Amino acid sequence: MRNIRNSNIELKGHPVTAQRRLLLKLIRDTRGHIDAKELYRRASSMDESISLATVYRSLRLFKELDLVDERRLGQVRCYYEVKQLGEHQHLVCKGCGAVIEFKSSLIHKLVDKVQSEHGFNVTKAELYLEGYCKECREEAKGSS
Amino acid sequence: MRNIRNSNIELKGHPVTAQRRLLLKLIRDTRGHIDAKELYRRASSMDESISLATVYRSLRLFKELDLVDERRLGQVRCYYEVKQLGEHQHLVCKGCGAVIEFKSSLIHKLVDKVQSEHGFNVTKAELYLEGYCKECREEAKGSS
DNA sequence: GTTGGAGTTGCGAATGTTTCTCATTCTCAT
DNA sequence: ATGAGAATGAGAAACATTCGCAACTCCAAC
Repeated sequence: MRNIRNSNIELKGHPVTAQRRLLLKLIRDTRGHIDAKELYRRASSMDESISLATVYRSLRLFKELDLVDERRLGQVRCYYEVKQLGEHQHLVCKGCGAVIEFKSSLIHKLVDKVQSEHGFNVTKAELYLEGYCKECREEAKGSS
Repeated sequence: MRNIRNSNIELKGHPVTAQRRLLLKLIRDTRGHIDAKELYRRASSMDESISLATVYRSLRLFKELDLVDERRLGQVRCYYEVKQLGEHQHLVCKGCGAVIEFKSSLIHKLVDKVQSEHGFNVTKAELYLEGYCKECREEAKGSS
């Protein structure tokens, strides 16, 4: 099951370019999230002529093709991660910046309820929790 | 119970300036959300010398004093609304842009669970749902 | 009521992220 | 191999937000 030549299936007819192949690989080699700037940095070290505009264009394409998910985690910028099978949500520590992923079946229940109550067809559900992890809480206690 | 002169309580010792008074009033007169640009537009019509920087600075202060809530609703920019007693979440229609607020007790349950399971102290919980409202769904059906 | 100094303001410049433009280059069905 | 259409790199532009600083305000203390 070789994968050196391109499948062209993933990109649904969009030309498979070296840049897109590289960017998709870099995203998939990342555990967790990556933002456009960091992706650009990593891509540059493999192909120093790649442009930041291409990174953004590719991310938009991947998003449209449902290959990656885009999330805003606290800051202004966006973060990307490979599309996963199950939905999951994010818990961000304001102290150390750690991002923890978790799943909860309650989300489904909630979405179902909202759909029926408001006649909505919900296509995206993002729960963002922010706070302080155990370590950062203890640190704060100690220093104050 | 007159309120013409300033209480100075709300702003917790921060000087009460004409700009801050105006901006807070405008936010409170708004039903739902407003972004910095629109707030600036409305403020300008009352005080044409007010600066956009002041709008941003005031919003940051109000946020720190817990007078307003800041949310990102789909777009890049932030939206502000007066701090409300009960938490509520947002449901945005991708078709017409309508923003619907709703409450759900399931959120609390979910947050409690996450707190105990991950040893986190959760200080903020935002649920963002996106989809299509009944009207937009029917429109789409008709046109395709 | 005046005063002084900390805090605030307006302005324009700066930042940071994301998008656009356009000439050049690449991909892939034929 | 070829050509039409799509993608790319580079820099400019667009957008929201923040910064730096001189001038101005607020308000506690007199």
